[in-house]
Amino acid sequence: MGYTDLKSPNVPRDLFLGNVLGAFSRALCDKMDRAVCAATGRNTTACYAIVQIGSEPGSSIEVLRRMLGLEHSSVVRLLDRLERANLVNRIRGTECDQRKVCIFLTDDGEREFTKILDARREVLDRAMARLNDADKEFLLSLIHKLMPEVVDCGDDQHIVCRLCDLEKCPQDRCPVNLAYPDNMDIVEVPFKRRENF
Amino acid sequence: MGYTDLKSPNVPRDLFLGNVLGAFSRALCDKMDRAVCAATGRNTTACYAIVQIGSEPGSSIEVLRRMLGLEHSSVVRLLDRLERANLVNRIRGTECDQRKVCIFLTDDGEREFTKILDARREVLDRAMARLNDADKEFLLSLIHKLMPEVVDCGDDQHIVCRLCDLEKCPQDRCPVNLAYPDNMDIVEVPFKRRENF
DNA sequence: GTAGTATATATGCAATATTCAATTATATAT
DNA sequence: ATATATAATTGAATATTGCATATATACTAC
Repeated sequence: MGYTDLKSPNVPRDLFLGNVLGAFSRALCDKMDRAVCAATGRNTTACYAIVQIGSEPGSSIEVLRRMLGLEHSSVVRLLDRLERANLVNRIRGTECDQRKVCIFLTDDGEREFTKILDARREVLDRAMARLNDADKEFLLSLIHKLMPEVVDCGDDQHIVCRLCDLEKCPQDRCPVNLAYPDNMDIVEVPFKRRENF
Repeated sequence: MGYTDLKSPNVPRDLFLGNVLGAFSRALCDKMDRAVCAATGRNTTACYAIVQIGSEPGSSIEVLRRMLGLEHSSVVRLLDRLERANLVNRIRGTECDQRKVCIFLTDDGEREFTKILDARREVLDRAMARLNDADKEFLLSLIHKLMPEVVDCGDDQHIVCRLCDLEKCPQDRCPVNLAYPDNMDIVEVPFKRRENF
């Protein structure tokens, strides 16, 4: 059944494809979230934070805020919890700025970090299991076309990578970066988790 | 830059593609979520509920629970809030089961429903704007290969469609359904939103 | 070098969403 | 007729989050 077969007037082609693409993305995100939560027994916010801290040890709270899409104070509270669970360490002050806090994973935290990335990779590997090499090549080229319209310049650039295995992500080929190759200034895009009802 | 060019040992091809696919899905979901929240001033849970009730008027709380991945009692509270906001009506009892509650959108609710689907469609249309017909056809075939490994049998089948414009989704062509064509019995798959820390 | 402003972090407080356990009413099966 | 299962609800407890505010440090202008 080809895409162009869908010509019925009550089922506009693009709307159908949009539904499918939206549902697939949703399914994949759900599955990754569930996998990492199950692997660690923690919630998604904690998992995202552990990944970010593990990927960029010494991150400040401000950097984390951007990655997680939370208020600054919420990140402070999140770190309180992670510290209490013995997963992260705060170290006050850098050589150039005494206000900043550098955040690192403890050994326990490193173990969680590995568990999270493994769980995520397993989901992605399984998802792509039926693709052959040609499929994979085409998928990558499709994402290169899709990504620029989906990632806004600003905090978005960081947030979307919040579960990425950054060590394995060559920055110069990452579609997120390629969408904004000239490293333009970061525009703040607030991302609210909670809205008043 | 083709997919098969990525042969460097420290950047395994599939891991990179997995990162990219994961980040893209994340970006798209974030963008849809943000769009529908901005369009309504409500949170994601409320938006998902409005879509489901609008798509299947008369749904019971149990059906909603499955679609939203919440506890039954959480859905009750959610409906309390939506009812207070004058978006839904509860009608007690069906002809065959007096225990059930049928949930409908009010006129205000219908307006929100439309706003949500419009906002979502705009995001998806924009995302696909750079694709030509051949791209679209290939994308659909790719998703057909990807979906079965991503959607588990059970509640998942319902949850992933939680923002779909179901009226525009021909059930017999939906990749989610095609992954489970024989309509097997639904297996309960609990989906925890909150985990203890 | 001092004053004023901006930035980074932290804390008090309140609101919200969510779960768990228990309750009530109806339906189904033995 | 009784026991069991299902559907919805309610009360109590908790976690997460945001807003407003406070404090310490850095930067800038004069």
